[in-house]
Amino acid sequence: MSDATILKKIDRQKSEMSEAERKVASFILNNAHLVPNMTTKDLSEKAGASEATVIRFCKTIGIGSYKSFKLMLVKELSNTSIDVNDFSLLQSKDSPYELFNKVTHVNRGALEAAVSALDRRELDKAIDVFLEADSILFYGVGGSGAAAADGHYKFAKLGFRTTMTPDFHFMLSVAAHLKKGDVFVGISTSGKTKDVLELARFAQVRGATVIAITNVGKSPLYKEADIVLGTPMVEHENRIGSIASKMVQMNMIDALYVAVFHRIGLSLEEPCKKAGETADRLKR
Amino acid sequence: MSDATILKKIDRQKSEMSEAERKVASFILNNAHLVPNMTTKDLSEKAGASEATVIRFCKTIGIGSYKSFKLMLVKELSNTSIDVNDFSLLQSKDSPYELFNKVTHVNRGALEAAVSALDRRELDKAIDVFLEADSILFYGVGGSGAAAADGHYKFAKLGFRTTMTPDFHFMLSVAAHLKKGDVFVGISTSGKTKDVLELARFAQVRGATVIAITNVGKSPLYKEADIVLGTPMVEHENRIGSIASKMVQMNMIDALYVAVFHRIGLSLEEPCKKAGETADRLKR
DNA sequence: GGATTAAATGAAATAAAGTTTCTTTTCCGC
DNA sequence: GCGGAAAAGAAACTTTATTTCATTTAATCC
Repeated sequence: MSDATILKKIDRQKSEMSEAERKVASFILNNAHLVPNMTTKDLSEKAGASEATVIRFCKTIGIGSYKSFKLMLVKELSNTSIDVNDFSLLQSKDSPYELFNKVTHVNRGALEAAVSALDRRELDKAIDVFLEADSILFYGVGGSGAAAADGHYKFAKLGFRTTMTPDFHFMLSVAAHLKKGDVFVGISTSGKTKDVLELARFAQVRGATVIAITNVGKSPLYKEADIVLGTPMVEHENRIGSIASKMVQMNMIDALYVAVFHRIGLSLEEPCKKAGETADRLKR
Repeated sequence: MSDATILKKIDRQKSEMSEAERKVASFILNNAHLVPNMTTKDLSEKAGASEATVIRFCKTIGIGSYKSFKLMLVKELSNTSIDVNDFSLLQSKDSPYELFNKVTHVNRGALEAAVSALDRRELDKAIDVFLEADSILFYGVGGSGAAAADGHYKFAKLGFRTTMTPDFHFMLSVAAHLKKGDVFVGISTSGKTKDVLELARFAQVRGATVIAITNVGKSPLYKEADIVLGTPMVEHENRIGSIASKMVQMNMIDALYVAVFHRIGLSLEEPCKKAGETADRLKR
């Protein structure tokens, strides 16, 4: 049932693409099975565009690199892949259980796509920055607030000085004290949320490093941040809002946490163990 | 286990390979899902062999190039399911990117397992109860706080009277006003968290329906709740704490939200649409 | 038992592919 | 027509895959 997720997406987005990108899209739609064995050069020649356009095309459809795009395409063509955009959700007379399965399916698909959206070098940079950070601000509102709060929680557990509240004005006050070496993590699916953007800019002016967790592609936050941790573009039923994007954001926070933990882990073990005994006793 | 043709082939040929190639084979067999995102360099380092050996390995198993090998592997892997307990996480010299992949993989696996942990009748019951609920309390602490907060947020969006704060004493005060027909949603992975258990019991005494989102199995919460939405037991690196359990909890909240939305959806559309215009304008 | 050859391996060189940057072009609003 | 923004390609650059070559290891034969 769920064949052709990326292809579908390409078809849908095609009309909004620039001319050169649309040429690439057309070729792919007509010759999908050939693409996994083609290089950017091949594809650019066949489509009648430049190699750079091929790369741009990938970002436009929300995938981090041409390589990732090929991987996803192969998965899809081998035809059991998950349809991230399979939001036929709210349609018919679905039972709760069926809905549960669909939701789970969509969330799984989003995580699958998450790997393709991330640039490993950006991640490396992010971890380095975290390790040097004196204090960290997480900020996200609405659906992205959950990920921000989770980041706050997790990094606090690691011993960082970290702050997060959904209150814009409060955050503004805190951000005013940011300095070089500090980190501001802005989380926004679309990258267009005004509050997040403004705070990010402010943090940047103050000299802090801005890390964005946002969709690959035409996200303003994507362009302005110092370091971008890309999330895949997941279509959403506009009546529900995107439920899957929260998953990939949380997943990113998990990864940041694990990676940072991994690097400072040893030095943490002792104090943690000692605290652990007391903590266990206090835990209710 | 699914019939993995290349992997099987590798396993079969392994005994006849040279030492270095066998190392490569072993790594691939143990970490197949990571390989498509690895370069020859990555793989050679992880396997403890040279890049040249990786290429030779591909030829040995009868595949012309490393790239082709990866393509075939992806095709094959897209048909196999994930091992939830594959927590080879935090192994020595993992790069952030590798950790990201592993984390993502584990989270995906957890979601995959989530389907089998849930009893559909319990879910049906839960939805019915929500639809009749006068007010809803969500409660979870620590890692489970995120899911509780998300439930709070989502059901508020649906127009429910809902409350959630991690403050036990505050919740106690609120729970004192619960009555028959109200709902208390307790979230705890282990089901042993004292605060959650006590609050759940209190809510039950007050006549509210207690819904638990907790691990299937030896969870006290599981036994005492009126309705249990089971989550799968996911092994966790005890040094990290379970990161995946949060995912399945959130997924459950998503499903509840979508299912409830689905049932009351039509009646909501009008007010939502009207509010939507104003809301869009206000959104920053 | 030492010389000889073949197989196995990794280091380094090379080739190919992917990505970024910079410049040019095109188009739009003034 | 001019200034600025968006789009596109050419070229520079980086990364990745592959080949070549030198070294090691182990077995084989006088």
